[in-house]
Amino acid sequence: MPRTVLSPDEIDDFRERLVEAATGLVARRGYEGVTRRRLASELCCSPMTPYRYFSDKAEIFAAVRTAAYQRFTAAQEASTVDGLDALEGLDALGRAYVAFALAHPDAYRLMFELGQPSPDGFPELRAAELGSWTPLRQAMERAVEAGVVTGDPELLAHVFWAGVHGLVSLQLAGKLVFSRPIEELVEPMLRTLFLGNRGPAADGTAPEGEPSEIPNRERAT
Amino acid sequence: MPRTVLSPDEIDDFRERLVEAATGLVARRGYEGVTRRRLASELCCSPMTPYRYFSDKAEIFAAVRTAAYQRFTAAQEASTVDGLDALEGLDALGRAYVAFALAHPDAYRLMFELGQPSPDGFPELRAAELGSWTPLRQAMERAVEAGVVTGDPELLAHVFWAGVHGLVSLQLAGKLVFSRPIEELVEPMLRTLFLGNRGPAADGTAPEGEPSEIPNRERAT
DNA sequence: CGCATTTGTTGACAATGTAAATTTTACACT
DNA sequence: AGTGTAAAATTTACATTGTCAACAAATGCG
Repeated sequence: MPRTVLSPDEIDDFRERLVEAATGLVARRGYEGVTRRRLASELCCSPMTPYRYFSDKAEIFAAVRTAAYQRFTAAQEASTVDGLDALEGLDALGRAYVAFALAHPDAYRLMFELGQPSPDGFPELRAAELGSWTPLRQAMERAVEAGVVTGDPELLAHVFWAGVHGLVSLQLAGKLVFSRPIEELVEPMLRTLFLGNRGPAADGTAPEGEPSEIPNRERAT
Repeated sequence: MPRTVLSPDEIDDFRERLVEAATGLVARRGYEGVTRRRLASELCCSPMTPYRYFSDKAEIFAAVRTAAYQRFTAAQEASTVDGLDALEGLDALGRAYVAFALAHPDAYRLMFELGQPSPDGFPELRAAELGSWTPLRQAMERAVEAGVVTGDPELLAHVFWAGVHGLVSLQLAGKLVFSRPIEELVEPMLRTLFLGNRGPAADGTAPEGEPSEIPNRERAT
């Protein structure tokens, strides 16, 4: 029988401080700069101590990413202020999304970088990941109900998501060659997403009578 | 005076083989799996030999990325078949973009991953990067001239780019929770991009007839 | 108090990128 | 041909990483 066991509080406390330190290190020295030994020196403990609380580095990063998702989710939810109609809410959400990503590029990278290890085996991470996605889905369901956009909410949410994510992803990767600040891209992107999904019955502007000149191949390979 | 010097052809040959091997390694063992020693064993040379041809690992990856951009550019240009009008051309380009990204996820990651080292100091890489961007810009200029979309071509190209990039980026990162195959997202995305920019002004100026219910704040923080 | 069990530390190991030293190779000149 | 010198390639060495195993310290029940 165990004679001495760390209380859950102590464990959580240490894990939290470690995640905090790791997050700071990522922001300060980049993803590659997070070293177990550096981490230990920040926490004033020996390099192997974190192994008592995390089985390996993957688990550490899983915790860091989980925290990032939670903060991201909170930032999105904070954008939902009262008095906004469905369209304004969606717009505010999109801007909050972009603002968070630009303000915390490293956190965003941790969350959405291609090639991050999959959350398999980390249920908390998986849950946080899904959680960060629900504000948009909810806002989209509301928007569809209100009739400001038309279509399958799940599909629409993905399209919106991809739009804003693509923007910040390219920006953070330094790929944009746009001559003006990125804010002047966010506006057109959101406008595009709204106008492009207003749907046929929204206000009669784009009636079905016009089967759209949009290419509609499906059999083209 | 040098008694023996590698001919430029020999140098290029070796560099090419090395880039080839590195590309294969990235595809096979992932980005982190590219090791100088593994590279050497694939090339049947000693681990330090590549240092004669590349000053460090960053330069190796710069070459790998340059090659990837060139292939990507070629794939996009190949989508421009004759007999397509401006809209069809843009559509075909978008599909070619997605197809390439999905077919070569590692190459795409190398090109567009957030946090890849910047191309500073690698003019060839920078040029290849810019080159991969011109097919879209040209197609967009053509589309604007043809009147199928309206607005500043540079801005429109960025919006389109972000749209498709966002889609493949999320897909490759395994973030999509869409219940159906991604192809069923590409179609709506392209349709959204087209429909959302058909209007008389997508550059911030509100369309005349319809004062647009789209939120148009600018001073909101 | 005694001592088993937990907690934390130290040392060691393999693999990595890189630098310096060293060996091998091949051409130019006598 | 023979040789010397500079280029090309290899070998050796080192610092840093993540991880494992053995070790020391502390702690609370009997």
